[in-house]
Amino acid sequence: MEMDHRTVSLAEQIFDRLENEILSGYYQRDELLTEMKLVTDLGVSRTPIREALHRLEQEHLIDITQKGIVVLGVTQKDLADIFEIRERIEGIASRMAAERITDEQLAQLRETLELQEFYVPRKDADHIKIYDSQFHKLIYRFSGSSVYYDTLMPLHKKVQKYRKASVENESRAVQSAKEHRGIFEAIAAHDGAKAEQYTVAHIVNAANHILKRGN
Amino acid sequence: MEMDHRTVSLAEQIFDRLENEILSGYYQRDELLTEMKLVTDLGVSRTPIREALHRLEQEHLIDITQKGIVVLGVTQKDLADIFEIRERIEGIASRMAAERITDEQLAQLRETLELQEFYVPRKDADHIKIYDSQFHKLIYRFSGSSVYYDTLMPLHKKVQKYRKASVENESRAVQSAKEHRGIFEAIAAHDGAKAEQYTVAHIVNAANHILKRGN
DNA sequence: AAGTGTATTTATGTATACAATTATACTGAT
DNA sequence: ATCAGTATAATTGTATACATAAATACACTT
Repeated sequence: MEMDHRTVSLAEQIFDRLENEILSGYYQRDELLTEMKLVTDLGVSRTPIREALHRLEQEHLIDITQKGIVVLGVTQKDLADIFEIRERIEGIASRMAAERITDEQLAQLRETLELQEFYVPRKDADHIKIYDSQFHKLIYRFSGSSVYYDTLMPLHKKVQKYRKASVENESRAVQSAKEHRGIFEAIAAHDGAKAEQYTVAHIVNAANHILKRGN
Repeated sequence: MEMDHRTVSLAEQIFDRLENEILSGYYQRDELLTEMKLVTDLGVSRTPIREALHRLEQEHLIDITQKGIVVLGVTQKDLADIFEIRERIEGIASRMAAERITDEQLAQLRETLELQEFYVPRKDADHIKIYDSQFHKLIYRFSGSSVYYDTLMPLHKKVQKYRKASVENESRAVQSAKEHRGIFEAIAAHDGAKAEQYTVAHIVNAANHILKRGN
């Protein structure tokens, strides 16, 4: 499912790339870009770049002004708000997923979890982050609700920059994988209440770990 | 604040117009559009139209395919999910607003409420809807959190099509204005707990009224 | 030296021409 | 009649030229 063999448009590639560069902190807050700078850097015309920029603007990751493109990114305060919201609704998405997930989707979720568990003892932070992130994304999708997906995905993505320290902390990485395992088993057993409960606890733990650090 | 004397770009005007036409139900679900049809209908070039369409696609209101542009809109199931989420987080936004709102912002909120109260006995559904909607939007903004604003605004906007019947029902319109008044007084008194409580109750009532109708 | 008005530069906004992909219609064979 | 293959048409994707508006630099006045 969603194998995406189709060719992805330049605009989408650029959007993904710029979004990642902003969320990862490569572009600093208040940094000023211009379309022409991106044209020369990326080697494509303004059209797909503009499309990507407008999508980023809609996510409030940049602000397009007459002076140029101002990088906004995600602040520490944003982060607190994000976790407050996720604590309240991400559990519901897990419950919905537990109640309606198919065997095929379950297999996909299991594989993602096992990949995360594979990389944790190997301390491969990059891969851990990828599969940790994908685990949440799959649950959003398997909730079957595009409203929940559209609401949670942007919130989840925006934590990215701050998740780095989290996955590089070994004890937290181990604990996080265990929590994912618990959520997965609850979903696999189609136990909605338990899936919800474990998910909320997981978000609370992640929030405690990430927010504690200050900035 | 946000008087917007500046000229608005064509792309933004078209986005607002198309978004409204989809959310109001003017364009039916599964209806097929093309860029060229919009070019001839709206009398502008493809560029601003494409920008608007890409923003609509990001909000999942349309799907852009090779066959053309498929209108998605908002389903009854979406609506149930939307109210479930709003019940859980919109109260927090009200509490935040109560705790930090300025006198100037308060005056703005009061004026919006009084306009709603002005039009309710006159049974002017269009105006009631505008100020009802603006009341919620202002609270999102005055929460001071762009995360809450960005999360709640799209959810709120998507109820639009279904709110029509609501504001045209006189008893519900009267009741809704009363509930807004209660929320406003709590915010004006900087009573966060009460603002949160009243807001949650208001969302629950709105959900009961709108979801009850089926579709 | 400070401020104002103006010219210039630089940025995004828009229109249009061209490319590439995909859906569709049509023709022919079985 | 049905299906496969192919040609055609219609669609979105991309590049570029032009328009417009704002920020900046600079000269001039006081």
